[in-house]
This record gives sequence, structure tokens and C-alpha cells, in this order.
Amino acid sequence: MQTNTNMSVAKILIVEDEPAIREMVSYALRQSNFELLEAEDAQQAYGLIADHKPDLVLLDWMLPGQSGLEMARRLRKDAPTAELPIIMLTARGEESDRVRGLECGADDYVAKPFSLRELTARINALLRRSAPHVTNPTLRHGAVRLDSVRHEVWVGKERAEMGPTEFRLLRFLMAHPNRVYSRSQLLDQVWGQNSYIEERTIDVHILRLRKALGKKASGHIRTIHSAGYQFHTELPEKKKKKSERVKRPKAA
Amino acid sequence: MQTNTNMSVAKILIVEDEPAIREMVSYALRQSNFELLEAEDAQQAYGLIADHKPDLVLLDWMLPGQSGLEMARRLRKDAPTAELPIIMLTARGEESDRVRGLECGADDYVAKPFSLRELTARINALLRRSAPHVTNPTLRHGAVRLDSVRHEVWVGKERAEMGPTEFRLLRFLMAHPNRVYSRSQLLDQVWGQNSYIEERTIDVHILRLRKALGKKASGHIRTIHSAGYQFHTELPEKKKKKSERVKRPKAA
DNA sequence: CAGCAGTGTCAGAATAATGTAACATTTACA
DNA sequence: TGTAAATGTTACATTATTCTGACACTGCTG
Repeated sequence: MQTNTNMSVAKILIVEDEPAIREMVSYALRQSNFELLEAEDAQQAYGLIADHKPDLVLLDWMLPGQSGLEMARRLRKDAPTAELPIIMLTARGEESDRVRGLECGADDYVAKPFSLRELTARINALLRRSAPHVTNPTLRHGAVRLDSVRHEVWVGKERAEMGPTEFRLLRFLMAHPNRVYSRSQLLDQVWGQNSYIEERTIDVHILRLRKALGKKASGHIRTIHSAGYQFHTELPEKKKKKSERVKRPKAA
Repeated sequence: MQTNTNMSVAKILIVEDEPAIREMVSYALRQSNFELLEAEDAQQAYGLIADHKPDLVLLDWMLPGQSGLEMARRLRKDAPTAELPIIMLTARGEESDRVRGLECGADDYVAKPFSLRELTARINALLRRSAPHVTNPTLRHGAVRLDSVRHEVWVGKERAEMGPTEFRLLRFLMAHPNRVYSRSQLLDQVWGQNSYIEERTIDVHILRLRKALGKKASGHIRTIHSAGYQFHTELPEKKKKKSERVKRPKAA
């Protein structure tokens, strides 16, 4: 399925009703090694987002049906896409428009006609922030190093072997360290929005991931009871000896 | 959604040699609740960054001595500041400049003359991405900080560990500080409307919550006799009871 | 086609969290 | 100050949640 991850830099969805512009941008960005998805209206876009989990969305301001502005607002509101980076494309260059776009949740704003070089620069700047694993081929925290290009994980000098699902799970968690994700969020982000997977299954993959990371590093993967899981940058404190158990003294 | 708090939203450093612009921006951003640091050249800026760790830097393109461009490059290169969000300010609006700025590691680019509203919008958009802890739904009052995204509660520098129910209870109370909630209101809000729970059970969770907050902060959780509980933003005064009963701190 | 790695599910086992009763202490107020 | 009501505290049984090994199914590869 994604044997070519190392080829494409990132997956980008362009939502634009005018075929000429859409195709021009698509072509140019493919040249820059991006993987492109195209939609001509909001409806199509939602479907593609759910199925393909793009890393970034280019959103035309004026769309037939639901406008780009509304779409941005909705994407921000829905948990699975709340973090999805958005760049608005628009013919209008008014300052008030730019502000409106940004306030609706867009991360950046490019006025048409735009140069492809600038668009690319802005895409890269945004991806550096929001999808570290895309521009930052290796994520590291503590002794754990994840190399997206080679699909390898190292704990110190030891290679940690794991299946593809565990790899994606770890990559997602490491890209957003310390943040707690519920099982349903993980399903959305790691499996895709329309997979009919039991939430319990995640537990099993977490287990496998911990095993793969080994004793030294598995402490980074933490369970937050009745909330979900997280990759914590700090290793948990060592457990006290059993003799350390203290009967709670009376509080003042 | 949730009332954010009284504290400053984020710490911003502006590096700009022209006093008029610097002061104007500073003033405006302070109005928007940011905390401002000012530097008039790169040298000063490095010092302020090291000492005050700002959350974001506004960087003028043209600076006496080291240019803003060079400064951006250097900030990106040095590990401690590699992630520091940078917005370039410049009089030049050329596309090639914009691209150069972005390629040097700036995250965004605003051409002078810019509107303060747009600047603010861009600052917020960037902070949302790069300093989630700043815009996170984080509730603070006094020394108590509750981070919903990380599911962590801190009292000063100490982590306060608590169970899920205590966490939800605290989150609710902190979101509506100083307001008193009856037990039945708390049941509805924290447990959900269809729970068949004894009201007295809340007392126990309040107890657990106070224990978790520790001596320093448990005073925020106040009992209002025959009314309910509240999170009060002020810590209570030391008790000066008429009866000078001495509580014997129990030792093992 | 057999063998294998990767996945998803399930069913206890192991933990963590929760709710309640019982008793202790404090508060409000006559 | 005395008393009843309200609240604090403890201990423990129960419930909810998570962990983990086993197993079946898939698609691929030699």
C-alpha cells in the first residue's frame, strides 16, 4: 500500500473547482515530489480526507456549494481533522479576507495569482510545523529514533523490529509527543476514518509496540486510564521498593 | 468553549530597529494580551531569547549588524531555538523575498505596512501549530495548571496525579471558578445525566481531589456548607481560630 | 501449496478506579 | 454550649478498564 512513502514527500489534497488551476497546481506539486489528491468541491473533499488522510489541504475560497471558508471551519471543528493543516487559496487579496481566512482556522493564505515557488515554500514551512514526520525524516525522543525513510526504529544502538501498523502508530504518537489520544482518535489517524476495527484492537497493537520497544523504551508509551494513550517524552520514574509503601499520614 | 484565563497568552519577542514600529506593535500586542519583549538588533535579541525563552519571534528583515535573514538561519540551526516560531516583518513585498524568508526557516512572512489585525491573526495561527501548550485548552489559576490535551495537572512544578473522575471534576470546577455547584449539579456535569450515584460519593472524590492537589493547592477546593463545592481562585487565609486546638500531626 | 509475517478478535487475568457504608469530625444555630 | 445536620475520612467490595496470550484469517512468497 504505501511502499512508496519514501518517494513522496507528503500527501496534499487540493480542493478547487476550476480545472485549469487545479491541474496546474497538481502538476507542479507532483514535480516537487508531493503526492496529490484532487477534489472539485467540499463533498468530494470530505470523502478523500476520510479515505486518504492527506497531510495538508489547499482550499479554494470560492467553491460551488459549501464555501472554502465553511469547510475550513468544519474541518477545525471535527476532531479527526482538527489538526489538519490548511492553506487557503483565493483570488481576493483584501486584508480583511486574509484575516477572515486565518480566523476560520486556516494556517496560511495565498492570494491568486500565486507563484508556485511561493506556494511550495509555504507548504514546506507549514509541514515543518504540523507534520514533523514528513519533513523531518527522523523523529527522536530520548533514546528512541524513528526513521521514516528507512522504516526503521532504533532504541539506542538496538534495532527495534515491529510490524507496519506498530510503526505507523509509533510515528503518529512520536510526531505529537505528550499528547493523549483516545482510541477513536488513533483509529482515525492511524487506521483511517472508515475502518471497522474494534477499539480493543488498539490495545493489542500498543502491546506489540511496547514489546518491540523493549524494556528500556516501552515506558514512553503510556496508558492514560479511560482517556487513551500517549508517547511521553520522559520515562516514568522508577518504582519505589515495596518497603517504601507508606501508610497515608493524617493530613494537616 | 472554555473561558481561558487571566494570564498572558504568550511571550513574544519583537526584533526591530525602528522604535516607532517596534513600540506600535508592542503596544498593540499587549492589548491583545501578549507579553512583549523588545530588541533593536540581533545581539540584544539573542540575549533576550536565552534569558526569557519567548514563544514566538517577530523578526525585521533589515536590521543593523546581522540581518534578520541571517538571524533566522542561525536560530534554526541552534538546537535550543530550532523550533522557535518565526514571523518575518519586511518592507519588501517581492515574491522572491518572501520565498527567501520562508526558505531560511521563517514560518510566515508579513509585509509592511501590515495591519495589526492581520499580524495578530497570523501570530495566533502559528502559535496554534507550534506552541500548542500556549493555545491548548489549559486552565490555570494560581499555581494550579490543568492541561486537557496532556491530561496532566501541575501544582507549581509538581505533578499532581489523580484518577479520571477527579480529573474531570477538577476540570469542570476550574472552568467555572468561584462558582458554587451543588452535588446534584456536579453529578449532572461530571458524571453525566443518567448516573445512579449517591450524592455523598462526591464527597469522597472531592477528598481524593484535595489529596491529589496537595497541601499547597487543596485550599482552592472549598466546601460551601449546605450548598456544595467550588474552585476558588484565591487560597483561603490561614486559619486563626479562636480555639487554639492543636492538631497532632500523626507520626508512625 | 505450504509457510510465514501481519492483523484483528476474543476471553480470561491483572489492575486501576469507583461507589458505598460506617464512623469521625466540623459546622450552624438555637 | 449542646445538638442535629453536614461534611471529612477510612476501608473495602464491586465495577470498569486495560493487559496479554492464543487463535484464526489474510495475503504474500518461495
